[in-house]
Amino acid sequence: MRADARRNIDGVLQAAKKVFASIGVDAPMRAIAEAAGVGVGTIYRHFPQRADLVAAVFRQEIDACAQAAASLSAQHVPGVALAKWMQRYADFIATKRGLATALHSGNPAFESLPAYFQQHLRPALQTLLESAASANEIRAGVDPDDLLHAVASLCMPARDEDRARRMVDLLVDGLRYSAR
Amino acid sequence: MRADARRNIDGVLQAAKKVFASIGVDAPMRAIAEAAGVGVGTIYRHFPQRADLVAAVFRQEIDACAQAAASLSAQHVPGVALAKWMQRYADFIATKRGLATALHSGNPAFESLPAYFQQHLRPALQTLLESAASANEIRAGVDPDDLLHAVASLCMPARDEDRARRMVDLLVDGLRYSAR
DNA sequence: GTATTAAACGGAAGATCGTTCCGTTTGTCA
DNA sequence: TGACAAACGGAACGATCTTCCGTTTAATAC
Repeated sequence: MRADARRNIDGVLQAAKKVFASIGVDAPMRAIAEAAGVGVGTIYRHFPQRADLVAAVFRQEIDACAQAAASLSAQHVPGVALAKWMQRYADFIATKRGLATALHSGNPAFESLPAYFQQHLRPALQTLLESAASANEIRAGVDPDDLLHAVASLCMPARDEDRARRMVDLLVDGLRYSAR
Repeated sequence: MRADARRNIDGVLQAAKKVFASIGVDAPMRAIAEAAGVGVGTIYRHFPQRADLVAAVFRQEIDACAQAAASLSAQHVPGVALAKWMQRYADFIATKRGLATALHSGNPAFESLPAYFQQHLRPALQTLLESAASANEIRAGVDPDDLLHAVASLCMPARDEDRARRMVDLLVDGLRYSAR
């Protein structure tokens, strides 16, 4: 790969991250191109569709979030590292207005994101949980996916109609259970 | 109001509901106009902005959901009516992909929707809850808003960063609490 | 250092969508 | 039945995403 191409890809990703954060993921391509100091054609050369750029930025931020786990572990007691990372993760999810909509848009560019999400964040959280459990700072046996989903559900629409149905049934059963 | 205007408003709302359900709320105006058998100008006469049409369709569906409570109450034992209505409500929320995004878009056309939502659905659910509680089919003292929010949270992004933060802290405290 | 070439670049042009505008049609009422 | 205000339809406008292609440039061989 040519050096200028590599430079431009990095510049576009960096610019897109900033523009998405300030204007939103619907920001015009021209705005991103201008912020990156390139033409729109250059962006489309590397990211054939707008969605590909959005997905790439997401992936980059997922990576950053996963990597934060290691540095937090190095700087804090396990329980504190876990708590701080959970907030870091919550912040990441909270700023991703439009992520949920994107995931449900049916656009193939986003299909691989959920898997990427789990493959990178699950191990990070699992390590944090195990460290904290070993130090007796939290209970053992907590499923990292449960936590990821619990926090994400604060920000993301249900992606599974059956699961939504089951949870509603559960709520109603819960109401029934305590009837005097 | 002229008869043709009334007819066209109804036709547009009905057509928009169908088109939104199949294509999504981002469906082109032209598609809605064609489905309703009118020109785009006619739609814009009654709904100055695209968002106004979307909001009107939402309101119509909220009305339908609220009215379903009465007919379910008439046909079933209170506990069953409550369960069925909760599923009806969950279905309504689940099909509203894009509602959450719209509510957070800052568009003034959507500002009154949350209030409309509560004013119509809260009384409906409250009646169902009270009937079921009177029949000893569920516990008493359940807040209808809690239930509406609990179910809606399965499908809607967090609208309050502080609340999200508090809930994450709660989760982490919960983990700490049972440490042996 | 220079010539060659394949890759990358930029931005104009094409396609699509929300919205506006205005000439035409139609319902209503005196 | 005539007049007119209201409503209608769809072409036109502006903005946006995406494509296309002539131009530029980095990498390589000599």
